[in-house]
Amino acid sequence: MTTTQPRPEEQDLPFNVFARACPSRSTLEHVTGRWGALTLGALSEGSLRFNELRRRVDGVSEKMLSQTLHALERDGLVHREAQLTNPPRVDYELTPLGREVAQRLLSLIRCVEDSMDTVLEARERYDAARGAR
Amino acid sequence: MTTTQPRPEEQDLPFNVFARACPSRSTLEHVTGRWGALTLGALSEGSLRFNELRRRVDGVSEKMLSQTLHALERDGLVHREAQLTNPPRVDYELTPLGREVAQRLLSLIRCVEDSMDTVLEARERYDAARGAR
DNA sequence: CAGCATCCAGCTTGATACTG
DNA sequence: CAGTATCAAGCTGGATGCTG
Repeated sequence: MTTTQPRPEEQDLPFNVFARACPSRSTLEHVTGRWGALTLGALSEGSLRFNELRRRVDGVSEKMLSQTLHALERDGLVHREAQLTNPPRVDYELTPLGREVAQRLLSLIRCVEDSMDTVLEARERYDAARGAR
Repeated sequence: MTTTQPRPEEQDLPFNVFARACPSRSTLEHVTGRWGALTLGALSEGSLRFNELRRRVDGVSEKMLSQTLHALERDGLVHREAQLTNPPRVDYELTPLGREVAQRLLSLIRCVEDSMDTVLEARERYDAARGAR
């Protein structure tokens, strides 16, 4: 007997973000959420401690960072390394999977950053065309 | 005198998502937001009408889709083509910039989808370790 | 079909205070 | 330092009804 391969190309993936109930949607949200994206971006350059992260991700509150890190850790994208010293020291770093995800995310982020001149022009045109009416 | 180049490598980009006030942050949010990401993903395969989009992006409300499309159009990522017929017909399609962004976004989405087995395992481990305590 | 305007429940978020 | 707990406020987003 042969293995059951639905279609050689564009096979039905088991996980599909476009479906409401698919768990991949929540992971994507953790990754792309306001703080998730910036946290992964910051960690992509190396491991950081809690308050280092807080300073890097401008505007994040203690609570949100904590919450974000928990979600990313739970999804296996971030590894938490705690030293039971006094004062305590906790380092956060990307897992191998986290690095893969972060790399693609950074590619997107850089693409957006590099496009901002165009975006800003588009916004002006849009607003001008609207304000006129 | 020479031109003022801060550093040859890793120059200070004019736009930086990590800074609270940078406009690139809002664009990134439009792109990666729950509905923004799925809308760009859906449009990456070709132009779609309003209600086609609504069906593709499972779970999006009329209001949210409308709002999302406006934001993406304003940022110059989506082009809106309206035909003044009766009944009206409006097609949405990606701009060249939108296609660049969508491509990177899709790369991220596929990466997440393909990683879901690992993610789900990580979640189980995390929950097990927590539930025990 | 392709939307816009309004209302409002509830989730998200930020501020503050406290713990180990 | 590295968080957790709590609470008020505001924004998000869904439902509904209406327009061209």
